[in-house]
Amino acid sequence: MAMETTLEILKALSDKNRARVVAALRRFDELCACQVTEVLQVKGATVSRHMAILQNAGLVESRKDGRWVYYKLRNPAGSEPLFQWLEKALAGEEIEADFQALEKIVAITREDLCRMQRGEDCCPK
Amino acid sequence: MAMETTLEILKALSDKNRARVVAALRRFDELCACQVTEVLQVKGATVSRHMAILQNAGLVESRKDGRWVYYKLRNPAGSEPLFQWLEKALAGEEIEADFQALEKIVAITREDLCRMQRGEDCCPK
DNA sequence: TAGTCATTTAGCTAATTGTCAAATTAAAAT
DNA sequence: ATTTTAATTTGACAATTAGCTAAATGACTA
Repeated sequence: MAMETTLEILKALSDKNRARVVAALRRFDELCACQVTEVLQVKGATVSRHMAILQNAGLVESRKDGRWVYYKLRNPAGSEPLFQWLEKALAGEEIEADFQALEKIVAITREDLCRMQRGEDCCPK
Repeated sequence: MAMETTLEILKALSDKNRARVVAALRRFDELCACQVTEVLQVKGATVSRHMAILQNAGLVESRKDGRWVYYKLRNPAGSEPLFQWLEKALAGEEIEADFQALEKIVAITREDLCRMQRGEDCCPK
């Protein structure tokens, strides 16, 4: 692997939000942009940029389905040891909290999630 | 391991010069600041900063001997898989060139090396 | 003790990065 | 077709970072 590629991978993983996304994708296999937005609690534009960085580093691939974009991990050759180390190293309360939040997030439909994100109420009183 | 620590390690490794130092230290066990300066071809102040970052990340430890400072790797718990991945991922012409340069660098005494670095001639004509 | 020298620290500039707001694109729904 | 909506791109801004020079520190040496 070229040195630049290696450095790009390390740089991609060295941001807190991106590390959280990678941890989330290892547990939840595939997530759409709006779900990532919900876990990280940052603007969609920010998510988009972070995902682009992860994709450029070859760590993530995306799939478009209708108006949603789904992301999943893409194991570059020989990267499994790195991911395993990362998973162990990241394990802790913060990631556990993300996982719990994600359990709820994936439990509701994309439609409802997106409605919530733009401030509407799911269950009008 | 705390998430911050993990991110600090990744960030420390994601710089080209610091990655080169780590690769060098895996092969050459212990190097002094002036030897690192010579391989990287940057100013001593810059080396000092990079080494401080590696030390803060817990990846390197230093030992002072007289006016020289020696650095060596310090395997934080569970970091061996990371180092192994890094070593494989970095392998290539650039690192190989560093190793060849280092063979020559470690072959001469620190005194001669430092003399060379401040522009004096080793072998007066 | 005074001088020399390797390393570190401080102050600076230029480049990079993370975030958001606004504009744009692409897909759905009416 | 027109409007709405999810996602991306672009531009702006603050914060961080790598590198330099110059000055300070700490340690040998004459």
